[in-house]
Amino acid sequence: MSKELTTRAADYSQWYNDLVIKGELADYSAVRGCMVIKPYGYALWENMRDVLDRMFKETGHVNAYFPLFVPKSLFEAEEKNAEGFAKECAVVTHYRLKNDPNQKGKLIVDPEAKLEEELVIRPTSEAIIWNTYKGWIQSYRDLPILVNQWANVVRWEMRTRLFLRTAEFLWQEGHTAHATKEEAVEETTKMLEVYANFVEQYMAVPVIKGVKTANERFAGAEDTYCIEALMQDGKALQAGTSHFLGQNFAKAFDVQFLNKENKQEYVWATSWGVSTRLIGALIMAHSDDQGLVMPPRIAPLQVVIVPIYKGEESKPIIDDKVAGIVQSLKALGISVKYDNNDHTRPGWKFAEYELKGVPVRVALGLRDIENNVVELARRDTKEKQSVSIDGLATYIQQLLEDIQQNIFNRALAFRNENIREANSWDEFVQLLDTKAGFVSAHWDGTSETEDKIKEQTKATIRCIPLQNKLENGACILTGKPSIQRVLFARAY
RNA sequence: CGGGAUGUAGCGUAGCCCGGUUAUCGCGCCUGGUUUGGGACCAGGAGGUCGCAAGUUCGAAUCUUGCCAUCCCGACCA
Repeated sequence: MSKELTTRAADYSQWYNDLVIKGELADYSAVRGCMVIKPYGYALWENMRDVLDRMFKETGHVNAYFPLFVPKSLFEAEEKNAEGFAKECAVVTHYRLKNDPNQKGKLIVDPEAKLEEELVIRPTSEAIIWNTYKGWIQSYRDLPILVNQWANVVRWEMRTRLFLRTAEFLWQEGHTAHATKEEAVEETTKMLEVYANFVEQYMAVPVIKGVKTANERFAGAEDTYCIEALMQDGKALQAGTSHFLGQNFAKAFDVQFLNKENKQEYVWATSWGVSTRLIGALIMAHSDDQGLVMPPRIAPLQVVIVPIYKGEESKPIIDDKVAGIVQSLKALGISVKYDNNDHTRPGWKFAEYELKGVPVRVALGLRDIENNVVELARRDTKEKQSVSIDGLATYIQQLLEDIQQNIFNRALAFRNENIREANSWDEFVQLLDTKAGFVSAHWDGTSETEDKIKEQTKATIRCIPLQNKLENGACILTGKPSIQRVLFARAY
């Protein structure tokens, strides 16, 4: 199999597609805008999902499952939310097919089987969930409700890209209900922290936590908190969002509770989600021209062992030595594959596992066994070293941690180098055009100005960073007074 | 959805302008053998609705129309 990769410099988009497809994470499907997530890619998602799921449970959440279909009348109940998603909804209108009387072997939609009410395929589940919560909540004693759902959603996007924007994608969506505004706001920021911790500590992608401006806010939210990451091409990527929904959905679905003072009040809500898009972030944050670079903590495979045979008689000797190494790695909870497939030679395997981003490669032949060593190669730096077989598993365990740290530090350094302050319009435009990355600048706080800046530069306000330092200044476009800088960037 | 490009075996391609026997080449794949420290070699072999559909024609990969898909640039978006 010829697996030449496009380089980042030659064509960044093509490089990304090559990694996804040749790295066997996903493939195009027969359905427009939808992808097949292949076993290697799905194993990565499972690892991400498992860690997140554990973090959600540690913060008191439980999982549930709600229907894929949302009756149109429920969907339209929260006006802003409905409006925001209306343009990208897939809708089920019929429930039956029948044989085409004019063409043998063909099916047509049975016009007799039109649904009384159309069903919207969920682009997000607030509507169906809040309609359900109405029946769950009577008293303050029923609150809070801390539910998460792992699901697929459909958003009929005009232009799709593997993992970054597909018509159907996998995600989790948390939907919580609270008795007070304070508690709901606290939940919103708590989950933002969970996301930031996950993305930084497990995916090794540094993020900036912030709040969205009104323009970029989730449809139906009072406030949208987000984590923003920077990709190697200098574009920003929204990696996760946590929304404070106020009482909007409670009012739309009439969800009230009786408080301690025996008074009816509307419930306060949050929702938060991350999706398979995170895989796109991971790819673009760490990978290089040789292929993917998987962060050890969530890598589908952490260690691969490649034997270097010399004649038939060497095989049992090497296989036997490797068996012990595999056992000691597994005992430490390290995932390992011994690739003694004899159809491909070592050089081919080296390239293949580099493409797939396996963090550590172990190679050994008779020469090494005589010296009681193996050759260790780390994916992040491509450095090779000879390491003693005694204590190898422990050494690799530490090496995996080093790699995890190293790729995070590398991404962090890149991110920090690419946040620049602009103090004039000319400087602002020049930075966007020549440097990419985030530009920190003053803004007068109005949607009109934000729109104009977007129109002229294609840059949007990614977020107003949390714990932003206050600083008097003048808006980059209008010169009106501003109390803080916000982060602009061109984004995915 | 608007503009541009592309579509020939799993992948990359020649042929198309100027229609004419059995659609070119490389990689990969299968069988056997030799091999194995950075994408091995020899011999033999399999694999094609030329993106799909209609039309023009004695005859279409090639000409015409429609559709589909992918990529790039916009608008929209997690």
